[in-house]
Amino acid sequence: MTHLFGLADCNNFYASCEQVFQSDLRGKPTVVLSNNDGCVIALSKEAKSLKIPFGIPYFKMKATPEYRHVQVRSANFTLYGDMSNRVMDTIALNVPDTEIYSIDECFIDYNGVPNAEAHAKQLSETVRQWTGIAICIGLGPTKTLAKLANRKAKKEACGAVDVTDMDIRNDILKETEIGDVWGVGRRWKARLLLQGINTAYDFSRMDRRLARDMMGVVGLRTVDELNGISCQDLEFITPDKQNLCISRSFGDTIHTLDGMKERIHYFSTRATEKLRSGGLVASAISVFVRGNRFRPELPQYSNSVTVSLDGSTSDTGEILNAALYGLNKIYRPGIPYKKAGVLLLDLHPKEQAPSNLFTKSNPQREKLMHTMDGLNSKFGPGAVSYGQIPQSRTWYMSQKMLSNRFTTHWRELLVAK
DNA sequence: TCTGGGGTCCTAGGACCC
DNA sequence: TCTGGGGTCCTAGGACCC
Repeated sequence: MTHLFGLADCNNFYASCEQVFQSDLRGKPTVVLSNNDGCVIALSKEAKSLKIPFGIPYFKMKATPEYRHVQVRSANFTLYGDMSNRVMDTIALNVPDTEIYSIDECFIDYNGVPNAEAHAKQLSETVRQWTGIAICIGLGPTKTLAKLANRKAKKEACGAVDVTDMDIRNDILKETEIGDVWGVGRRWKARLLLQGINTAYDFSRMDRRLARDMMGVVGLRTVDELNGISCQDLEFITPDKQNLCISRSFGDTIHTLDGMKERIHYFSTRATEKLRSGGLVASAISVFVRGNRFRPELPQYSNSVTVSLDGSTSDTGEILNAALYGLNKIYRPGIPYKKAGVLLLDLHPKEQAPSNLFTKSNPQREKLMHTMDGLNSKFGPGAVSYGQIPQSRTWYMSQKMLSNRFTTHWRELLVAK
């Protein structure tokens, strides 16, 4: 049976979110910066046409005269998350089923939908009207081909493209560079080019055994998918998360154990909140620290350690102790630290967590955690915290150009005049 | 002065077992 | 000339994604 997959993808998502709520940004080149206002992670179409490179450090962009009039915003993930929900809800209302793939993309089950391409075009229009966000939809018999069709739709700015038809498909395969195929990153691109494989079409014609030998089952799957053989179904049930990571580069540099403790304390606390909000427990935690890899003249050091927890837990106190124990193990004096983080590992839903002798339930502590989570979500992260708290969070992020949280905080809602 | 954060999957190789 | 031969589990590292 042949399938029909759709892939809906928001155009320039973060930049579009900023432009939707700030009319003065519309039509102007606009970029969004990463945490700490470090580098450019999203560009509006006007910014793209100025050829601002994705990922350029902000200080470099600022120093470039041609970019001086570019509008700049700090990443506002609260806003983007909320807009994402609106877009996804709108799509889900109009199609049989969806699989949310990332903050700005979802796969669509288009099996059995008559005139799917026309339907998809109409859907992209509906999303634009309801949310203000422009999307494009690609359609094809596999996820990889739907991705390919989506690129084409974006390029043509036409709402939707279907590559089910073989002639249309082959044309698009031939005009798609190998590095633009979903699943082919920088490394494989280089190796495939050496083999004389320059386009998606060349890749689809590649010998299956060679693909398997060179790139493993993942590469083989991609070749098959380019040929219309579906190897990846829609996943309607989100698989349980296995790891959870909170990490940051610092706005400043840390030289002391106390300074690092402060940050690890913060990361662990945020991580356990996330853990509990997903109804999960962890059985181990990794802590990592790193110097400044962009300054090779400074002493370099990078290390990590994994600490087992006593059974599976989501208790902030236990996880915090393990994290600080780990930090003590790997901390070396004399290093200017620039980045650190924690990973919670081996996650399971609380009910089905593997239990052992150490597993214990303590309703009072659970209630305490619940209360703290509530206060922190209401008043902002770190409003109440566990144990001795770091004095300030000014180090946490520099976000000098943050827009308002137009959709989720009533003090910042837009006022109609 | 200033360079993101959060994930997944696969594979190779070592430790250990019988 | 070399040499056991399977299994399992774990970890590190490489590749990719947005």
